[in-house]
Amino acid sequence: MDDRPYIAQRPRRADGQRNYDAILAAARKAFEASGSDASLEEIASQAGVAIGTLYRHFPTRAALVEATTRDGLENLVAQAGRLASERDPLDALTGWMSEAVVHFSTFRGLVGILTRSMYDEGTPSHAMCAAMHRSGADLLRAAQTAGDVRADLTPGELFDLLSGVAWVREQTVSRGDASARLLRLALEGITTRES
Amino acid sequence: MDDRPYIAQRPRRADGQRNYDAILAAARKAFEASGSDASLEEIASQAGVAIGTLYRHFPTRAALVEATTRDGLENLVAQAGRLASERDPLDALTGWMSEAVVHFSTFRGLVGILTRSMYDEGTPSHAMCAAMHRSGADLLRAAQTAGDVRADLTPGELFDLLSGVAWVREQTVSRGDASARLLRLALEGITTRES
DNA sequence: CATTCAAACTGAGGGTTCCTCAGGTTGTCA
DNA sequence: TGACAACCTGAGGAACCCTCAGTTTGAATG
Repeated sequence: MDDRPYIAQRPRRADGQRNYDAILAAARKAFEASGSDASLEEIASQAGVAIGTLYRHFPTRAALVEATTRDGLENLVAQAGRLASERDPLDALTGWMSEAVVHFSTFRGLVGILTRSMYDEGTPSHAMCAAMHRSGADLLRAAQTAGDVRADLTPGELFDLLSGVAWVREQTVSRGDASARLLRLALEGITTRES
Repeated sequence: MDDRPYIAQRPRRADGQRNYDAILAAARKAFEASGSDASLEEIASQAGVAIGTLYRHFPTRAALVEATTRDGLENLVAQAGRLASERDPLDALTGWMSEAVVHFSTFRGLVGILTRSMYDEGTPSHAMCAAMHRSGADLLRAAQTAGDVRADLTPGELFDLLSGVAWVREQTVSRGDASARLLRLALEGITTRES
């Protein structure tokens, strides 16, 4: 019995499930509008639920953020596999990086939470972040083996780069998004040959 | 009378001045310890002053942040002139950039405030940010004229780069500062020749 | 159905921080 | 030694956080 695979225990009762979903939807909207520090009481109210119910489903703000972004990040990990098999190593890496930047900056404050999770086990997003780390590292290693990316770049540095660019995007996305250009610049510092 | 040059009106009365300084010192300590969102009431209390007094001198949190960082940033602008006359253009630019990164990440949250100020007149730090922008742009132009930096890089992009690196430093400075390496990578994407 | 009870929900309430403002204090100038 | 502008104080309303005692309800069971 109870064979959930360690990943998530969603509510079982019908009303619980309904509320869980409503809260999640409200949270998505709120985070997108006001960043990761949107008011939780406002979210609960928008979901038509008392504040206690929100806390029942998501004991901490980080848990709620994790839930709202899980799908996107899962998708990102899946993309890594797809790209690796469909494109040449450098293309796969750069394509994945630009997707990663977009996902990391879904709303204001997310990159910060993700980078903290990356190194802090015990945070809700840690598992997902570790998975992403592996995906990125794989793509990086392939591109390095192919001789397209400098051999001395570590996965950690790759993520520093990604999160830096994502943070800039987070800030600038309102006034003309400059992240694509920024990422291209970063890539030039990383690749071994000119395009 | 009252010939202050538009830059700052410091309190005139002796007790006012004393409190102003005490608040500033407490704020520096608090920001460094807890980031830019440290409790203002705690700062006031540490300065031995009522909360109203803090608000009298610094009507907004941004104003307080600006005051605590003004010296450092003024110094940064001064450095730009010095470097420009003492070193070759590329050296001057790279040297200045690494100093800028350090200043931008004096405490958690600062880069965000500065980038917002950069484009939002009406914020307390805007004047200082604009001055920095000019300094950086001058150094950049010189390096570009010398053929050391790609000609298509705009000052705006330079600052995106700087703030991205500074943000990463802000996050990682506790567990081994990786910003020097990151900045070097960024520079390789920017310069026209290998070192 | 009726019963049962764990799961789920509610919202009052104590704590923190923000910021304002009416009223009291004090430095300074004449 | 006034006189007054500058300065200071801290109570208090508002927003948000999070907890928990008490209540409701979905669904399993007889």
